[in-house]
Amino acid sequence: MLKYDEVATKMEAQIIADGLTQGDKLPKLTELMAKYAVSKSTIVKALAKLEQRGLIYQIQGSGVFVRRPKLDEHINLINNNGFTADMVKHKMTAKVLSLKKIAPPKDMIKYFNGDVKEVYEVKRIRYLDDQILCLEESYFKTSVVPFLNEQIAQGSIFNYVRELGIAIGFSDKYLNVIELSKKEAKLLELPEKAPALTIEETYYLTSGEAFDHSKTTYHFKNAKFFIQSTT
Amino acid sequence: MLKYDEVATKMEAQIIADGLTQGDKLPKLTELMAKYAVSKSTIVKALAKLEQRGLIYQIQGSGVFVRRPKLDEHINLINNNGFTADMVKHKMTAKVLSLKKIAPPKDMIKYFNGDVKEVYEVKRIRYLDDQILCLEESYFKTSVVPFLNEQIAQGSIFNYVRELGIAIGFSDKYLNVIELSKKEAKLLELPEKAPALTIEETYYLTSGEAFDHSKTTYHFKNAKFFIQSTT
DNA sequence: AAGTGGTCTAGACCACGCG
DNA sequence: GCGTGGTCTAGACCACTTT
Repeated sequence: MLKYDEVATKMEAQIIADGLTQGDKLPKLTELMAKYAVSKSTIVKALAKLEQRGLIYQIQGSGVFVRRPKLDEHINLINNNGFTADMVKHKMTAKVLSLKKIAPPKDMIKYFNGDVKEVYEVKRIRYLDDQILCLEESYFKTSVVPFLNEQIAQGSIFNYVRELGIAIGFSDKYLNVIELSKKEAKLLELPEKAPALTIEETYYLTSGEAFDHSKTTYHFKNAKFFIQSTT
Repeated sequence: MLKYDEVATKMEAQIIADGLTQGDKLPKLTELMAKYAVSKSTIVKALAKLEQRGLIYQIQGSGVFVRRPKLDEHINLINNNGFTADMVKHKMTAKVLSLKKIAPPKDMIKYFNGDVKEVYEVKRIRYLDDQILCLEESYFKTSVVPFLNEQIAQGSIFNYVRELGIAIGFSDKYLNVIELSKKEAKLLELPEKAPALTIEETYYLTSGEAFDHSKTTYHFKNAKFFIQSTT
């Protein structure tokens, strides 16, 4: 475990334990250095992590303050967690519509930079607290994810992938608003031409290799999103 | 000018000048240290900045590589502005529907944490390359932005605010998908009940004080969005 | 084993904010 | 002007990747 990560985790726990809210001030750097018994740079780096996560903001010459917006049921679009980790309080389930090992469709070859021979194609309906959340069509390289079955796909595929020891790095997401087709509408239990947000995303390993591409169509009444921007 | 910012800017310019694309490798750290005549830590910090902006990714023990997805006309929801060159191509204009100095509406008091006596209310239709992009209703604290007029509102209010020397810090954004009301539809030149993405956002100064709250309703055919997540 | 990036430290100095 | 956070450095050591 990295020292600054450890310190960041402890600080976050402390903030929650102390019940700090928007605008509350953290101890000064020298106190934090003493408390966690690390050098100034490590504290600075830990604070930078928390700032990036949107938990605090820092003002030079003044102090470090807590940032805590209301999050409710909003899906955080920045966490690379495929939202399962984010929604701890909520129950995420999925109904698997189909799961096959196939040769990659033409457009997948583009997303995977040509470097792909075989993929798992998974189509699911995902539920948040028993409400229909979204329709998802995803493709995983079998060279990275060698095995998948329906039982795994009923839970969080990303959690499963992480448990395999696969290190997920960064992602690109493209958002569009559309009118639902008849088929999509039926699956989401909405009328035809109802509005929907689609998010098309490519996930990369920490090595920079693309391994997952998916297109998700969200139920416009049950899905709300949140983005925290930092400086 | 901060050293690591300066180095980051120069590196970005170099990447563009060299025409590097996805997966291309940057020189090793020792070479970068020599080239920019700074210490290792400064190079590391500059690279961290570029990584956060989604321009590169780093692999321990291997190297630093360029990350360059296709951005087209997508609006970047994080403010990373990727490659500065990509943003220059487009023309942003606005038609001002109304601009008034008023007492803050009830819900604004909540967004501004009660700390507000008077606001500018601005309603605009914004255009991207002469296409209708969105409908925007925004509120600025007059204690922070003491003056606004129609001419300023026809351009970028944020650029104007920055030119006043006001330091914009972070923001919270909430996204929802809706069906357009008759009134909204007319302004966006779309049929009633057409789909739309709304983004409700609060902007804060670097001091942590909220100074702007706005609700934007995007034209579902003309607006596309992009998010780059990093590790 | 060699090479390359990542972490961590102590300490000097800088820049902002507040009284 | 004092206190606080931010930058920057040199160097030791660690961890991962490549050969």
